[in-house]
Amino acid sequence: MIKSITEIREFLMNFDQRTVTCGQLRAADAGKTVVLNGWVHRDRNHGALHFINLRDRYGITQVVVDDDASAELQKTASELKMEYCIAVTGLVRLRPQNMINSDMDTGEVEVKAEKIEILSRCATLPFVIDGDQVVNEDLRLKYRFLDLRSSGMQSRIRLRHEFIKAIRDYLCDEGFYEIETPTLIRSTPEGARDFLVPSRKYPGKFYALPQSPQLYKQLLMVSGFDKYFQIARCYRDEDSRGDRQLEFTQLDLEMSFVKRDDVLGLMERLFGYVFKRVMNYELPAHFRRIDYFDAMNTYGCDKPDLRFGCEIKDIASVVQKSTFDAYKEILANKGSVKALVAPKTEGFDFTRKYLDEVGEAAKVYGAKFVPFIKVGANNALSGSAAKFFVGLEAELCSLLGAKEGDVIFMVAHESWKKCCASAGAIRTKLGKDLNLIRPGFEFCWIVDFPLFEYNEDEGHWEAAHHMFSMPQAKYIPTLEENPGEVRGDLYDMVVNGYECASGSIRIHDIELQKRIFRICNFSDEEAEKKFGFLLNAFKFGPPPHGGIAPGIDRLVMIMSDQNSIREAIAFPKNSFAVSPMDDSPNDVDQKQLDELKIYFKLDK
RNA sequence: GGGAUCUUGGUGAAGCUGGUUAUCACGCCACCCUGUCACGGUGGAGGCCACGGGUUCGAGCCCCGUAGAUCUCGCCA
Repeated sequence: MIKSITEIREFLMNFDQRTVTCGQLRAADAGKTVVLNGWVHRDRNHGALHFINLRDRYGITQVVVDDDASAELQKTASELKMEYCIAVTGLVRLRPQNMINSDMDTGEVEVKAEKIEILSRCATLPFVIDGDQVVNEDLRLKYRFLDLRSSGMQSRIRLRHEFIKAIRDYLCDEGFYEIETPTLIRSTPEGARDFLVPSRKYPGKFYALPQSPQLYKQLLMVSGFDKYFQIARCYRDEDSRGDRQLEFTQLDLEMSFVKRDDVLGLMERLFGYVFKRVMNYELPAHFRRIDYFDAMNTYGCDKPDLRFGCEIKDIASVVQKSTFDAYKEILANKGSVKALVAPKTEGFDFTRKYLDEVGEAAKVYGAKFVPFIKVGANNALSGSAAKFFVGLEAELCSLLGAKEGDVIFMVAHESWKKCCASAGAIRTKLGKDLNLIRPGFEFCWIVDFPLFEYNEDEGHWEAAHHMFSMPQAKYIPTLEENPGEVRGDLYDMVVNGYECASGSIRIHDIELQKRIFRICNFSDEEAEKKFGFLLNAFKFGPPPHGGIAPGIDRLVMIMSDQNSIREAIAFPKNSFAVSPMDDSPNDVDQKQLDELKIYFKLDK
């Protein structure tokens, strides 16, 4: 019985420390006496014979309590329950030949327990670690510390670590400096909503958390650190999504004296190196480059999944000749008409219900009605829109490359972009449902994005990417005449249907930068007030520069074949920006608010 | 801000056209078990069927509202 404080301290501190991990014992270790520390993963008690799967970060080792064990050892073993944290001292021995478990790395051996020490006990679990049930995500997040014990989370967190380590190694070898930038910064009117941090010393004033280190990395270029990177946390107060969190991590990167292809080339080398090292996956030396408009026209989005075909075609020419008046009217209104083909697929019936489902998927993006046409023998057409194409069957099928058993889907919209997006939604759905998607990673670059977008609500032009991106040279003399036509020196890196990096060559000319601000409805005075520090820096010999920022969380998600970014983050928020574990965001003490001179006026 | 789907012991699911005592698996508790590895066996505890209204002789099931969850459109340079 423990009596004194000293004894309690000794009991807590003097546990048997591990001499090996639970993942390392092999047949060659037989005969050694070892100490293991870990958690009870599974517990199989046969009465006089007792097996314990002991788990740590490195693996699982089978511990056996034999029938010749002391009464004390038997008693301790019988007390064990799942997730107890224990120390086991014992002898490594070969398992009998027919008892080898080839599914376990340590399956050739087991540890015959001589002593088991319970380091701590575990309450009844809210869910079984590595159980076969899919657990409600909010519950997983509430008990994230337990969820992280699962093999899936452990391997993703390890992948993330190795990914970041490989990035650092590669970039450092290429001569990059890793430089930190502040997280309490000035709020600037960039794309997303800022998170604000009130200043205690200056009541009524606020810092903002950076949406990205954009301006700081440009200032570092002015300072002459011509190759910079940072594993940077970014904050954007926008609604969460499966592939989006309000705080996320970017590889932020910037280089001086470069042109677009230098940045793309560096990224191709970096990702080639990283994917080989952490995934043992070979990427091509160069990624395909696709013009933004080609991507929209062919794939219906600016982040195409190239792992399958199902390309979208413009069918305006055939529709013009048809009797499809509703679509002809849309064309007359400067709209677009596009179509794509769902290929005949073994074991998949294009039921009426499914065809309607496809239509619904497109309607989310604005398509009003989505006719389909089934292709029979000799280009015989049937289905809701077949009657409009009498006499044009062969032309339609050959334009689309449709064969017997295929189904043609059509979409139309006055807005070219919405027409593309609707067709893209169909393409994505077909890819998934018809199992058209090849395994692997298919990277590409989407380049030459428009520099400006018109904001209908606000009634002025704004930067499609951000205001520091360089217009392509040929547009520079006439930027103001038709901003909608201007293309930027912009590029996105895309893999498997996800945008995984975004970047541009930046403006380093103060006059050009001011022109961009003006087009985006910032007067010189306002620009000076909000971006004065950048403009000021540009007076002092700024170098030409450009960069890019890959999203770390999203890439880890893709690399580990998940479809939620939360699977790649140790402690994420849920889709409603709440952390069920620590219950943030939360109320704070009135005293804290008083210090900050903050008073609320809540709705209702 | 809009739309879709969902909410049943600790966990995951079933629950028919509205009809007794809400079913199953995992987990939990007790006991048994000498080669398991998702061990097995016997027994047991554990439910205001998310919450609030309504329809009905009768609601887990139908209707309305509220809350929460996931996905999604907008938004996210």
